[in-house]
Amino acid sequence: MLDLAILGLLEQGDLHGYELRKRLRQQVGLIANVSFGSIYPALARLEAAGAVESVESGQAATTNLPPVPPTGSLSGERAVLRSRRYALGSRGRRSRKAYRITSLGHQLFLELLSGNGRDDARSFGLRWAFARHLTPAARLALLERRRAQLLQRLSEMPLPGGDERMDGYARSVLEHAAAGVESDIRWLDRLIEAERGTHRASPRHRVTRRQAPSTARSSS
Amino acid sequence: MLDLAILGLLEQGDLHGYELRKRLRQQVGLIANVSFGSIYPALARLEAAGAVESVESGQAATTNLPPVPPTGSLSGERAVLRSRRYALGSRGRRSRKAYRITSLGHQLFLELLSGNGRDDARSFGLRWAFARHLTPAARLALLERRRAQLLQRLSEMPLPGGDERMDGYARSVLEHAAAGVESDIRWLDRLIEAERGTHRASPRHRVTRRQAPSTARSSS
DNA sequence: AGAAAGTATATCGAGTCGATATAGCGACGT
DNA sequence: ACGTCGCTATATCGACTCGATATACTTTCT
Repeated sequence: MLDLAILGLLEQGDLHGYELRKRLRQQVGLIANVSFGSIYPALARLEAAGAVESVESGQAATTNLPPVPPTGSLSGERAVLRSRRYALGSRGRRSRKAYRITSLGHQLFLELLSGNGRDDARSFGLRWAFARHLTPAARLALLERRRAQLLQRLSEMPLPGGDERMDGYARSVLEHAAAGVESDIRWLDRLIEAERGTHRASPRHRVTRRQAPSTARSSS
Repeated sequence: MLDLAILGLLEQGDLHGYELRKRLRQQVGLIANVSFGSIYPALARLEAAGAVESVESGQAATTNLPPVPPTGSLSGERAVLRSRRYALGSRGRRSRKAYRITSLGHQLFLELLSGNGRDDARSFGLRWAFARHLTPAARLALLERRRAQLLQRLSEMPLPGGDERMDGYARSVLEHAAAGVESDIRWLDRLIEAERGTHRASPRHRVTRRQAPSTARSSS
């Protein structure tokens, strides 16, 4: 499940483990708290499978380090030292192994994305976050499969008044959980409707690299 | 985390592994999909720690098997055989090892319940489901600790417009996740208010074994 | 100069999941 | 009378994830 997330992030540029973790935390809110104990084994696994290759990058694809930090006090000599270090081809930088996705990895990514592996909340959210890589038909299928699963789960949930062994506390947990599932289903219904709209608007089979349906947000 | 759930269920009667799993699925909706690969190691762990002991129970504490199944067709001879089998002290029943909680286990249960182990959504839901075993003060502390954590998490969440690399699909996942956290916080606020109500109503320190605050439900 | 904080890679044990193997047993059809 | 289907019940396996921890280099603060 982590493989899909890693491959999806590597689709948009080479990354090393540490940066990968940061992006996972901030771009994919569902997968917060991924630890290095998951990331590095996953990278090694993917590399062994030939899905990614390690590139010995001095600087990664995204260098967001400003050359002059805003300290502004007696930075004369320091700046000299620093610029000298930078000029040496970014030596002194710790050895950072960046990973690049291969064509086989891209293939695996699409497989994981549309394959019918078990999907819980996290797995579905992950897939949907990368839904732009799917065809409109596959997107609709994904949404409706998830909806059916949630409906199934809701029907299997015990109604809170059913069991006499439960007190109010246990009941409130159950009620809240059921409300969460219902909320998820309503969310999916909105997504399905929006998706149907774009689908009807462009009935071609080809995926015409367009931006996503934007779900009617008002705030900036 | 599963230990707490198991001990909590054993508090209200001896159970064997299979029944334990059924109860976990239906009484604690959050811990759905616990597999035997988790339950049996957990039971062995708890038994090794002296928190539970295995009792060789012919029939468990809850025998919900009706002596006459509603078949109603030529059950004459079969009923004889069946009643004879039952009369033999429920032999023929497969060897079912039931587990009973010990006093040390009860102590461990209270420790896990009020201890400050990391709590995600599942862990908190589990604790709250067993909140009747806590003092009113401990209940309030649990709720407010969880509320603070959710608020923290909400503040750390990336606002969906912040990152240019995200398309509408990734954004919609983030928005829904944030909405879920907000919904959880509102739920906690309702629980806190209800809890404060009962707390003020009985300002004693003693826990007076009363039913829970029932959260204003209208349906049966 | 030295402490503190941030960047980066790696490993370990414990816990969990999903699949699978195994058996006893009741119900059901033919 | 028989097989077999499905439910009850216990158990184990490999793969995966988490949280903690170790290490080490760089930058920034004091």
